[in-house]
Amino acid sequence: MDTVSNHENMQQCRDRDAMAAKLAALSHPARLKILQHLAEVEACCCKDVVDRLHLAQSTVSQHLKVLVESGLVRFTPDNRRSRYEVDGDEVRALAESVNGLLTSCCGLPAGEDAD
Amino acid sequence: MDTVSNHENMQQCRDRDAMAAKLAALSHPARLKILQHLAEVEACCCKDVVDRLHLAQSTVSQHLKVLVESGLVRFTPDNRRSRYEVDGDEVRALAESVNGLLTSCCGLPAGEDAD
DNA sequence: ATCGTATATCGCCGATATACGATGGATACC
DNA sequence: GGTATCCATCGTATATCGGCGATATACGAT
Repeated sequence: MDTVSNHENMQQCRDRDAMAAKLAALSHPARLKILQHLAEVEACCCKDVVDRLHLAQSTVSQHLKVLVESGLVRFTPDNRRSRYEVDGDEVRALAESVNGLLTSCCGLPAGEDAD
Repeated sequence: MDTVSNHENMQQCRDRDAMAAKLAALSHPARLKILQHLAEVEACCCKDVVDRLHLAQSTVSQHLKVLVESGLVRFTPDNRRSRYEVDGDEVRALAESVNGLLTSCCGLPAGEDAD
């Protein structure tokens, strides 16, 4: 079983890793708040976020970095201010993935397919 | 701003904390895998999971505990074997919450309005 | 050139997460 | 009784996280 069906397993594994990584980026209240704020204001710089959260600038910068590295937030190094904005496509894709996984975990009255 | 709208802020804050906590429970590949397995087999004991993941029994037990504490998995101390099963209501509720939040964050595909 | 602002990064720490083996309790089976 | 199995928990080691202050960098304004 370790020998044959490795392709699918590997792929599933990667998917899980990828999803887990993105969920990890969302698993902190501050980052959820930042994401919501970014969505509300379209795009903003680091200081805007600092002014809204009760966190040091360095901490906010870290959280923003985590969000950017997760791919859910896009970063444009504007001249002086930075520009952070939600990556709608990424977020939408994640929403679908999460929805799919969770739905397959809770619904599925009877005969189901699973991935 | 600190004086008036505290109720909503507190509530939002709690919601965020709660969601972040549940997402944290899902932010590990092993736990995602466990959740999927639990969904597939309806319910199972710890050893079943151990046999399927390449992890020590104690580690699996820990992951199961995290899932149970998050509320997404229910635990019934059967006589000898433990019984773990997905809590469909909880998972469904989380799916809705996540979907709501992410959808409100990703620009809403075809220009509909948020909540 | 100097100052002020905005930002990222570094160094540090306490806290938490992850993994394992070992232990002991409970239950089943002989 | 004795033995095997299942499981949770403890102890331990390591890695990562989350937060902050301090510092470096970049740039506009004076």
